[in-house]
Amino acid sequence: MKTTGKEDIRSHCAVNYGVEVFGDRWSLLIIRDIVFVGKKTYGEFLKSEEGIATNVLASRLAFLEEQGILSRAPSPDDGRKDFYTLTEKGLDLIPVVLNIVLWSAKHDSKSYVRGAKEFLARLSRSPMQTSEKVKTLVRNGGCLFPESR
Amino acid sequence: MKTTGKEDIRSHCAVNYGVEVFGDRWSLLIIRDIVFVGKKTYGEFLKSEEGIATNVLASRLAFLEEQGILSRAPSPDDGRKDFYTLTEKGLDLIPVVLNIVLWSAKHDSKSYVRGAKEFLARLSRSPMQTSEKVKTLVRNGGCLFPESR
DNA sequence: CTCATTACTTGCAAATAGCAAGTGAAAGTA
DNA sequence: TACTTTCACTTGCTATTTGCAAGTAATGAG
Repeated sequence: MKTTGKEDIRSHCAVNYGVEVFGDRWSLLIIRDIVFVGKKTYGEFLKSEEGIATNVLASRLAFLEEQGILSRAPSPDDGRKDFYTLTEKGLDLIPVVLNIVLWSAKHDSKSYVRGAKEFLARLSRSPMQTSEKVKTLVRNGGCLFPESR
Repeated sequence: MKTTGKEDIRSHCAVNYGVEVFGDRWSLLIIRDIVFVGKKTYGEFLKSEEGIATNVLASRLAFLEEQGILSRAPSPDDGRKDFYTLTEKGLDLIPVVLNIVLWSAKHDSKSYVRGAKEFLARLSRSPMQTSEKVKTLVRNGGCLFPESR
């Protein structure tokens, strides 16, 4: 996956576009960290459970910004930090992420979902409505489970 | 991504499980080919628009079978061929794939979807119901756009 | 002014992807 | 039956990507 320069896109099939933009081992985990626990900075993403490497994180953040999924803004009260947030295009990935959660919850007995019971029940009852709610929540600076940060 | 032996799983977060199983540059395209145009054999997958390498295809098919997403059975009328089909676990990925399609259609002006207009309209009106219909169709050996094979 | 933090970059080794050229078994053809 | 083709891979090699460890420059805190 390139992070700069010209794109060499394999096809314009709609499935392939998604795969090319976020179909790697880290992008969706970054988005997860924003949506579920409200992470915003490089340092917070770096502390993810899965242990992303520093250079890989840097290139993913740059790529996702370049693709218009994340936007970056300087932290108001710490000049060293930037806050990464989801753009509308990024927020629109929430249904994708939540459908993955639903799939994993069904097919991987070891999978856990934060706030599992209630949230999962609501999600599987009405995935699209739940997605919309979550989208609004995150758009307004919130996240699903702020306490578990 | 390993295709054999012991798994070293990064975490049991539900998002991560999905990423580890189908979060690469090819898996979802194989599933797309099954769901959209009804491909079944190694040779058919190999002819995909995006041009997967022979060894990569072989290892992905093996991995997806190992993960219980694809099942493999000898072709009834040609001893050289195997037919790959989606298991129930694989069929359950259809909502994920269709939500990706919806996202790409919205955010990539160059994206095309086979049978675009009608199907996309139906999909965006009621994604989950459409997913269920498609799941049933594919489970019974059909696919969305058999003509475009 | 000094030291810790933060967000990176750089260099290198290991793993993975991609390409071209086999290989072996089954199918089609004469 | 022998010969050729098709099919589903495997093998060997190179190129790209990932991952780790060790920097580094720019704040911020004391």
